[in-house]
Amino acid sequence: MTNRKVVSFENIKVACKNCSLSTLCLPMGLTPEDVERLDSIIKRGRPYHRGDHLYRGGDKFHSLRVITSGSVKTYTPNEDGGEQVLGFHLPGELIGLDAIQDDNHNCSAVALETTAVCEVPFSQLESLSSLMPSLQHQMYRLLSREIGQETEMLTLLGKKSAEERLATFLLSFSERFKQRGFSPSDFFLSMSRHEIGNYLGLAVETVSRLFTRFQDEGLLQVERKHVQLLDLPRLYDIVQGTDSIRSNQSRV
Amino acid sequence: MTNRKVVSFENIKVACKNCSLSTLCLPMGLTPEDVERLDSIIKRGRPYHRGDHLYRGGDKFHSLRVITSGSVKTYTPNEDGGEQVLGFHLPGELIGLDAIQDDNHNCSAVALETTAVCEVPFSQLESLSSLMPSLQHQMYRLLSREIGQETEMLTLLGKKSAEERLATFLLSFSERFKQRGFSPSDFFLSMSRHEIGNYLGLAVETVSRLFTRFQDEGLLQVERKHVQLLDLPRLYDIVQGTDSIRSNQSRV
DNA sequence: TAAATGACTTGATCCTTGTCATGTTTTTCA
DNA sequence: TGAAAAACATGACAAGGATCAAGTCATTTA
Repeated sequence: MTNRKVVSFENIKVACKNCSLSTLCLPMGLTPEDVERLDSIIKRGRPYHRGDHLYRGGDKFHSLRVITSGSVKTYTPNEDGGEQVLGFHLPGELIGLDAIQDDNHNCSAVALETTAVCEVPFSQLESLSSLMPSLQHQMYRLLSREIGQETEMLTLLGKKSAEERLATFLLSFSERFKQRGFSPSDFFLSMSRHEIGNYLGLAVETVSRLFTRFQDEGLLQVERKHVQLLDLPRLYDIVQGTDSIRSNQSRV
Repeated sequence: MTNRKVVSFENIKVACKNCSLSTLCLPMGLTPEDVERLDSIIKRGRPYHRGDHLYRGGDKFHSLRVITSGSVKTYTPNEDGGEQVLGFHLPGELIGLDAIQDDNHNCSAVALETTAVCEVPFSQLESLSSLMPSLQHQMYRLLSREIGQETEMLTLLGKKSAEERLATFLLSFSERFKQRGFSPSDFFLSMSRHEIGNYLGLAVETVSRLFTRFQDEGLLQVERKHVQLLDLPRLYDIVQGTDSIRSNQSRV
């Protein structure tokens, strides 16, 4: 089932070599010829709409996916029917890495808004990476980076207070938007308060109260999904738990 | 700096093909010849003693390490001087995967007791994996599995109560000991209460109280580091938050 | 356009778990 | 071997954040 014919114009438009996301998606080290070969196995499908699933837990795994526009939430159902949000993914980010282990998707991925993705058939990527040491190296680094990011999240959830969590969350988006050439201090969040809370291990009410409090303290301006960060340095202080005003004792 | 000559007897004794851990360490799919080639790049060093570091955060990365006996704690220092425990590792488990991303160790690893490891020079492993598709495949799966495991931990820290965390912790060891041919219900924990608490995002006192409570309720018998799990089914109930007695309302 | 539904906010209260304090036991090491 | 230092246990108390309840605002749908 190939989409290449159907969306050939799309293919040209978003070919890897012209893609503005290439520095994120192929972070360094591939020669133009390598990019060409990689490009040849990538499929671009029609965009997903808000609420559409890219895949669901239990689906057979065959492709990694790179978000090219929009945003995606990954989550797993947990025992008691609820869900655990695992991450929010922006253009240039790769999802599905956790599915390699057993050829099955262990989590679900859903579009938070209109979203386009590139699909990278994994078995072909694997074959190609055998032939291209630089691609293989890239893949190892990419997987390793994912591990490192999850580790950071562990620290966040294990030890940080509610406000440290929300500040970290906001600055993560700030940095990621900045990397992509957007404003680091004025952006829209595509997920609900409920999803933020779920992701950060907090109740919706706590998230809501924190937004209000941060606003009252002049740290940010928030209007529904529209966030403007007004005092980045202070937010960074909060993240490190060294904010002078609100906490003077160190955490364990 | 090779250790092969010095510890040649050790080499013979623990050669991969004879190693009882091979099913864990090389989970399937390698031919005997492949194992032979892999074996040829692996170094075995002298054992580490309790408190010795295998590596520290910031060290240059060159080798993955497989624990062959003993146990290891990985941790990162966090902002305020304390540490965040990232994991406890048993024989057959691989550590250092997070260091591939930038050729530096981002965390530290310390022996919790007398511990032996195999070192696998990563650049050689990488070259070898280019030549051996099955090894490459194995590596991808391994990295992916690590991601999956961290994801589970995220759910634990994000949503679970103190007792669910400790029960999960105990059952994780139960299962891992069982896999290694030891009793799943009678074992020694090599780490302190403090380290358990740090890992689970709980205060030492909470861990201590929970051990006492679990014992009072007949779930286990504990004497310092010696733990005997007396009611595995009930512990599994607790993990799933479905234990009928202690909690009847579902968690968010 | 109105009604209904869902998202968000805010307040009051409760509970789990962290913090502090103290005592006991074990381990370490001079 | 004995003293010092960890490790562990337990009680009292406090606080951060969850839960419950109610109301406002936005968005969807009839």
